[in-house]
Amino acid sequence: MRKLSQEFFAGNTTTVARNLLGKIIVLNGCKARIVETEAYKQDKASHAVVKTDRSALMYDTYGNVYVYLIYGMYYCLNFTAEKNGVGAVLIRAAEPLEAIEDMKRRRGVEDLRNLCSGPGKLCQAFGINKNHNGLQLGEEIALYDDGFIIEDEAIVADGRIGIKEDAHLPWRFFLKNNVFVSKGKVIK
DNA sequence: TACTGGATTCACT
DNA sequence: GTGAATCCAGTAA
Repeated sequence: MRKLSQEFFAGNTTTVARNLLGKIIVLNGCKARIVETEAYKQDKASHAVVKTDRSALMYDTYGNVYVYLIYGMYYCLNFTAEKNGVGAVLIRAAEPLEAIEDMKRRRGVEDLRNLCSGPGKLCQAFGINKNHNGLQLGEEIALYDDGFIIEDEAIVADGRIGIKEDAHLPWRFFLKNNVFVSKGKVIK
């Protein structure tokens, strides 16, 4: 398994988001494969639209962990991107691989499909909080490429990228036989 | 200093 | 399908 370096995040945010699919994230002894990401560039929907104390990470770094609290209840895990620009990639969903019992305990659920099938869920399963904000890759958190090939990916909304297995199923995406189903939208 | 609303999730109907 | 939970960054004054 090859460990990803900071340079992995140096390029275009959308490209980084796509390349992150299938990669393995290791944190707090937990391991999972990323199956859905979302690219945030310097646009209206992004914190990066203006430089503030919070969004400064997206301006000043690439390959760093960017964690923030949403709705006062849930954390979202991002990685900053673009060496010569501004952006971040939100990790929206992952397939649990190791320390699944720990994830179940933190989440308070048994269903494997319900452990990491959302940005807030993923952070809860991994025990991610704002203390992880600003971490550099390789400190407590690491990403790996184990050679897994994405054969069928799809862009389902602006910058939102996942792995499509069956066009008749609603997203959220799934990998191999582990289904991550979400409400809403059908991919065609 | 006060107010507003959000890159979500879950329970309930 | 709908609404509540929850808190803090950003903004306006």
